[in-house]
Amino acid sequence: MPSGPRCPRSRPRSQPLESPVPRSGLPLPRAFNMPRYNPAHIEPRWQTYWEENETFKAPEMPAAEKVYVLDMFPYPSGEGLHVGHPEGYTATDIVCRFERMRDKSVLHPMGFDAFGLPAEEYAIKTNTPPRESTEKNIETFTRQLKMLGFSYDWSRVLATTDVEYFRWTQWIFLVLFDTWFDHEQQKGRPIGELPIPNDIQAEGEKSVRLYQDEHRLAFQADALVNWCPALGTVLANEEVIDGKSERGSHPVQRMPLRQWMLRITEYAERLEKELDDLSWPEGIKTMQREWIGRSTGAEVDFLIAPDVDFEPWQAERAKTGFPRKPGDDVLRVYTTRPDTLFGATYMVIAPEHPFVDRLTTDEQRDAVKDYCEQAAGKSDLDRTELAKEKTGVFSGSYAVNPVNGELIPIWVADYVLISYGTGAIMAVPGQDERDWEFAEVFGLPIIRTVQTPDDFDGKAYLEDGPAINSGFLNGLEVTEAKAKTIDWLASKALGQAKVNYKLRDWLFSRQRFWGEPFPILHELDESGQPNGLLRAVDPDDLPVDLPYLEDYKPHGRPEPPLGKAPDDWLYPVIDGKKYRRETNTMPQWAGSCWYFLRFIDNTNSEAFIDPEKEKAWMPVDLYIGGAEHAVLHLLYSRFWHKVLYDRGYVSTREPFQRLVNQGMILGEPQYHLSPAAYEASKERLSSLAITGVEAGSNEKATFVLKHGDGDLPEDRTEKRKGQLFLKDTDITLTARADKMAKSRGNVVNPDTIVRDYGADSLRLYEMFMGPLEGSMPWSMSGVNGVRNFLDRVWRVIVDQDAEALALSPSVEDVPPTEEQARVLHKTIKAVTHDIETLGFNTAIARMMEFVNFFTRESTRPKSALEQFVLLLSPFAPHIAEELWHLLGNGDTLAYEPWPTHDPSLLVEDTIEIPVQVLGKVRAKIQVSPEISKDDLIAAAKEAVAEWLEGKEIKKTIVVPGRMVNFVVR
RNA sequence: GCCGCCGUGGCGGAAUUGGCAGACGCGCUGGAUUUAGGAUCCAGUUCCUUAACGGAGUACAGGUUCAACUCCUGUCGGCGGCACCA
Repeated sequence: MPSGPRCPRSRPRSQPLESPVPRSGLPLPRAFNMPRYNPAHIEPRWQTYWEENETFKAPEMPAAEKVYVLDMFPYPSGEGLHVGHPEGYTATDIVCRFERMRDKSVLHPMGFDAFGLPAEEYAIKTNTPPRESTEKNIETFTRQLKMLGFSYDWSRVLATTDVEYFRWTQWIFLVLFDTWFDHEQQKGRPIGELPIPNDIQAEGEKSVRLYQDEHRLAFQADALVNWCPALGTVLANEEVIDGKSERGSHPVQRMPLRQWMLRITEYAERLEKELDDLSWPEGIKTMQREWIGRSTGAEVDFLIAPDVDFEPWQAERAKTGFPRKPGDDVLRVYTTRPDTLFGATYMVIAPEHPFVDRLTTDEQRDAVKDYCEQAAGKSDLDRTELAKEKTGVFSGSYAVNPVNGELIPIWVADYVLISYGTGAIMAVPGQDERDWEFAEVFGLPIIRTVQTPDDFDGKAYLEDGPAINSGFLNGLEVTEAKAKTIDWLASKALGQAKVNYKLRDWLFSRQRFWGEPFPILHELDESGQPNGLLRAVDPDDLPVDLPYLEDYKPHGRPEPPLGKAPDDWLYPVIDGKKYRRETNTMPQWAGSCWYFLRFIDNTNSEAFIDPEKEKAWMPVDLYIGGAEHAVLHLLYSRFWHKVLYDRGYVSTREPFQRLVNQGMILGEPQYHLSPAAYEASKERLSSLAITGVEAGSNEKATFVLKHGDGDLPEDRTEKRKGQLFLKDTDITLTARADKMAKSRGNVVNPDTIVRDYGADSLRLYEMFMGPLEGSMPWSMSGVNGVRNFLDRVWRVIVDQDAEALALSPSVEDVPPTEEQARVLHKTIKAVTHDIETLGFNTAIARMMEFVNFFTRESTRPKSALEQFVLLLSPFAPHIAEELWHLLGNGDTLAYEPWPTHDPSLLVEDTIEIPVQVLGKVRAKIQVSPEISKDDLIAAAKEAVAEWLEGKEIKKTIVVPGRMVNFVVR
């Protein structure tokens, strides 16, 4: 039984067509009342039908095998839907319609990721609440999505900005706040189960609470934010380009501010390892792995000299063991190459390292101070990309290399990052390019500890080889030497094996208005100042709604705009205690971390999701979206999901079982000139009525050539000697398809396409233009091509010359001929297979072949056409419904059984076999598919007799049903 | 610099994963029908050469194989990501 609701008898009446709008050109007098294919007429009618009959409403619980198919939900921008959106949406829609017809219970929801900066910017500009513009945009998006005929269950729609939605986003934040990560169990656990050390316990309740706060997955820390004084606001990273604000190019300062962080690093190991079982593109998995950046090596403590002597210190250390946190007497480093310890000739600490002051000697103080100040003023960009030359300054102090007791100098340099490892390194110039460079600049000693090959003439040597100059390691290959060094260090309590990750904790707060408020209260002391203690809002008191603000203008301080909220919002009093609400808001990622869960149970007011429903529908079986979310969104939601899993709220470790990235749809190819070439030929161009529009930024800037209102047409260009020229000139052009952008004038609006060609054509075109995962240039004539196909589909069934809508006289209620049946069943087989593998472009090609064949048939069996219409329906649902109905069927076809092919009908009478001699096709023979191997060889020999004459057949290769090849001499 | 993906007609792209390269569509050419076509139907369309036969060809240069768009090595070009992560 189909799992969805069946549709009642109220099938749509096909009405006589009124004033069909000709696609283009002049009105057609005779065609005026002719039953032509008219999507503008049939598409809205079927959309209304589906909506009124709730055709695509998913059951609360799956009635059969479930399929959860999810699109990455869009940000409802003011621009409206982009033609890029429907690509993925059409792909998932095809899969869903297909699976429904295969009797699966399909969950296919849609929603809106509606918090975010553009709405807030708009609010600042117009001083209207962002909710207003957001809701308007959602309305537009909804209209556009419905216009494309997607089979979403609209009763499940949600927006991250819905108060009833972010109530549960806040609730999940409280789960994070209530969770600490137990390393032994590799699992998040309730904060109440966190073991409290005795000394903390002894200090009293406040200490215990602060200790807990330090261990929560959601915690506060001072982090750098992008403060732009000119704009008077804090900017998101993506609003900062090259150290300047995206808007207005004002300088941006990095300044520390109390921020909320999420301890995603605790889950680094699981986030990496549990990628293995997911059906995701390998490229995306690799990107996530690299982002997490796991590396293995060792932590090593270097005694800071000369306060104490090395020998006695080491003896003492061996007794007490390797401390969890290093003391002041040592400099702890992280290295992936412990085997090179004998080659460590100096050490480097980051300018922000807490020991900088202490290690700086008086003689060096001024130099070090200058250097650190300089480093602080540099942006990350300055410190990396632009800093080809290594810089640094000697601290004046030394440390002891634990393997040989030698004193090595400690330098301060910004090529060491405070945020990775321990913020300090042992420098091994012999085996590290950066250290080599630094050593060269400052004349520091270089010792090779890995034997270089004879032909090696480079600098640092990073490859494998036997250890040299390394005492007890000499002769060992890198891997063994690493292990032996770690053992040696561990036995003396000087170091230990260590795994490190590049992944940083997630800076989770934004100083913006249009985001989820944190459900956190800061306790105030008598003087009204925060006393450092936090209080979570009681889950029963959720949601914490956004307050009403008089205006959204920046107030000129880096603190969040919610600081301007009315006092009754900002200063709640609970049990006589006064609190101040947290005024940061959550980033846009928050809402998208769990929306797929809420779709399953979007009206639940008792819980964020019903556990039974969660078990029944999760995980998402197919998730399609753009590759731009390869890392962040997908990593963040996996992280949240694992926390919810650890805390027992969801049943799967991973949310998205199968992920597919759709490619980008580029604009139509346009003709470009480089800025220099454009300047040089500006006058000549204008005399030809050609103008250029600047597009792209900086080094990628080009001029897009325009003629009149549109792009430069192709016939104004010519190719000479393999180069493209502007016609009758020596101006060379380049043709290229670019990302759609307003500035290039190559944006295609879905509304226009639907108006001119129909939604079915748009859907079909986007699927036909190429493989889903590739990026492809738009082509209007391509759209016209698929529209043409749909016209042919229509005509193969409908009599276009009749006065009223009627079947073509060629359509008869007769059984198909053997050949017709074969064509049909081949099509069924191919289309089914192609949908399963998301090969939509080839599926459409097969259907075109079907139509080409049946167009030529003067008798077209109705049954075959019905089967075909079912095959077409996931791709072009409106025309399919209409034709299904015209063929005499009631109801929607949405739950008709998917056609299956009969293999016995695929067998051909004769097949063509190419016969090769020495790998070249010399003849083709017609044989029965059941021909014996010997007969086949005999027939093949005969066919290429002239090529075999006087030759000796050395070998005969027969691939049954495929080909024959004679190897001769 | 490092990692990943990709280079096939005039264009978008096919090729059962080593077995007839160019399916299907666009564009173009010719024909039929039509008062007309930017409609429809039919045929052709990788390149070179030809009356026919033939030859070359999947970025380039090699290799493995009876057989390579497909596998291997190197080079060039494009796209995306990361970028002092010790």
